[in-house]
Amino acid sequence: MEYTVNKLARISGVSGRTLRYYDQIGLLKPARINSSGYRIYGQEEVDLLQQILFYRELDVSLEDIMEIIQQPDFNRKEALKNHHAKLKQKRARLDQIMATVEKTIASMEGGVPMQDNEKFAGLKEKLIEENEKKYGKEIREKYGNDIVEASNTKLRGMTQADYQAMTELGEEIMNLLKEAYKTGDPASEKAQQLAEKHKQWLLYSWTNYSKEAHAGLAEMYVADERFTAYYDTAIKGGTKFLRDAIMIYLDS
Amino acid sequence: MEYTVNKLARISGVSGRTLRYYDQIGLLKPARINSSGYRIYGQEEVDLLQQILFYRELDVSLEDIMEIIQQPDFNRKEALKNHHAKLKQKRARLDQIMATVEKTIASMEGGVPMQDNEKFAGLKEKLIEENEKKYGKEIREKYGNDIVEASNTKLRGMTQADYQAMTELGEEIMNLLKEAYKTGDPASEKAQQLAEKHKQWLLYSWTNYSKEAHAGLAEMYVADERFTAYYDTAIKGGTKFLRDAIMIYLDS
DNA sequence: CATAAACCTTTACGCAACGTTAAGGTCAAG
DNA sequence: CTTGACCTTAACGTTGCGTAAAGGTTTATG
Repeated sequence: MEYTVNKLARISGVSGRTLRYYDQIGLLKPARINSSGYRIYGQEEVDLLQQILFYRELDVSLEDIMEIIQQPDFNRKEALKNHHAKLKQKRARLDQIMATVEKTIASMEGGVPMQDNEKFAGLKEKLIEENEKKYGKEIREKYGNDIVEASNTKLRGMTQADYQAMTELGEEIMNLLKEAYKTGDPASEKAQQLAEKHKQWLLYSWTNYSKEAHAGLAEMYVADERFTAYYDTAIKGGTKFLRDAIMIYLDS
Repeated sequence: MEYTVNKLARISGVSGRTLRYYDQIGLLKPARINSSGYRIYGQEEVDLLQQILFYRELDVSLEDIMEIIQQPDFNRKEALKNHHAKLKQKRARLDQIMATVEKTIASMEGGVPMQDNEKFAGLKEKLIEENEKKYGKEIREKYGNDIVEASNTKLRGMTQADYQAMTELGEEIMNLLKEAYKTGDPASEKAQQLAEKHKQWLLYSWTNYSKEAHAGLAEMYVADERFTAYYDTAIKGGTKFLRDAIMIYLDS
C-alpha cells in the first residue's frame, strides 16, 4: 500500500503540513517522489511514523525522537529514563507555581489587596536595588559582575520566610554590635558571636563564601564611608570594632 | 530615581532586551525618551515591572499579564482562578504522560522489546487505516468528513484496555450472530441481545449515536458487499439477520 | 582635550513545531 | 474540457526573548 501525504495524514491523525515538515527536517522522508513531485510513502514509513508519534505523545522533542529512533532498545530505555527525569522537574515547577497561585488567591479571599501580594516580590527587588545604588559599583569592581549577579539571583530565590529571617538577623547584628562594643574587646565572646552572625548573614546572599572575601569585605567597611556610616549608627566606632572582631574570628 | 534600560535591567533581574521587548509590545513603556533617544524609566515603571514579573513567575503569558495589570483586584482574582484551572489541566496531562513513560520503562525491564511497546499505538492506527481503506469513501460521503475524523480521534484516544474490550466485543458479536441466527427469529432474545451488543460496539467509535444512524448503518451493511462478506463469515445470511434484529431493536 | 570604553539605539535573524494562506501544477470524474 | 480534489513550494505568524551587527552618545582616563 502506498500513500500520498494527505492519505497518510488521514490514517495517522497528523496533518499534511506535519508530514512535509518531518520531511523537511529529515525526521521522516517519503519512500520516493513520483514523476509529478508527489511524496509517496510505503509501509516502512507508516511504521516509522507510528514510532515517531508514540514518542511525540510522550512529549519528547522531535530532535530527541530523531536520535531515539535510530538507537537500539537499550539506549531507548535510557532515553526514556532521562526524559522521565525531565518531566519530573517540569512537574515540580508546576506544583510550586500552583501553590503560589493558590496562596495568592487565598490571601485575596482573606481580604488582602492584590498590591500587597505583589509587594513581597517587590521587597526583594527593593533590597537589590538599594544594594546596587549604595554599593553596586565598588562591589562590581572588586568582585566582578558575575559574582554580583549570582548574589542578586540568590536573593531573588528567597522565600518570604528566608527574607524575614535575613532582615531579622540584620537587626540582631546591629544590636549585638552595640553590646559587644561595650566589652571593648574584639576577641570577647560577644564579639566573636557577632562575627559568626555576620558570616551567617552573608550566607543569605553570597553564593560561595571564603575567608578572604569576608576579610576583604570587613576592610571595605572601614574604608568606605557609607558602610562606616551604616555600622556606626549602632555605635560610634562600631565599624572598626566589627572589622577587628571579624579578623580575629577568621584567624581562629 | 531614574533608570536607563540596563540600569533597570540590573535591579530587576531581567535583560535589557526584555525591557525593549516589553516596550515594543506595549507592556511596559518608559516614562519618557530623552534627547538622545534613550529610554528613561521612573519609579512608577519600576513598580509596574514588579507586578509584571510577579505574574510572569506564575507562568502567565505576557498577553494575559497585559490585561490583568489594568484590571481591578476583583478581576485579577478571577484571572488567577482561571489561570489555576489551566495549570491544573497541564499537570493532569503531565501526570498521564509520566505514567505512560513509567509503564513503558517497566515493561522494557520486564523484557518486552521496545517495538512491542510502540506497537499498541500502531494497532489503533492499523484499525483506523483499515477502516479507511475498506469503508472510508462511502462513510465519508454518507456522514461527512467531520464525523469520520471525530470517530478516528475517538479511536486514537482509547486506552489499551478499551481497545482490547472493543475487539473482544467484536468477536462476541460474531459468535452471538451465529447463535442468534439459529433461532431464526430476529425478534428473539438472543437476536435483541446481538443488536444491543452491536450498539455498544458502535459506541466505542461513534461520537454521537442516534437510532437513525444505527438504522442507516444496518441498511448499508446489507447494501455493501464488503460488509455483507464480513458478517456472512459468521454465518451465511447473517448480515440480513443482523439488520433485521437491529431494526426491531430500534423500534422497541 | 582627545580618545577609548561603556552604554545606548534600531534592525533583524534564530528557536520549536507546525498552522495558515497564497500561487500554481496534477489528476480523476462528469 | 472543465471542475474540483489533491499535490507542490514559498513564506509569514506564533511566544519571549537571545544574540549579533552597525552605528550614535556619554563618561572615564591618560
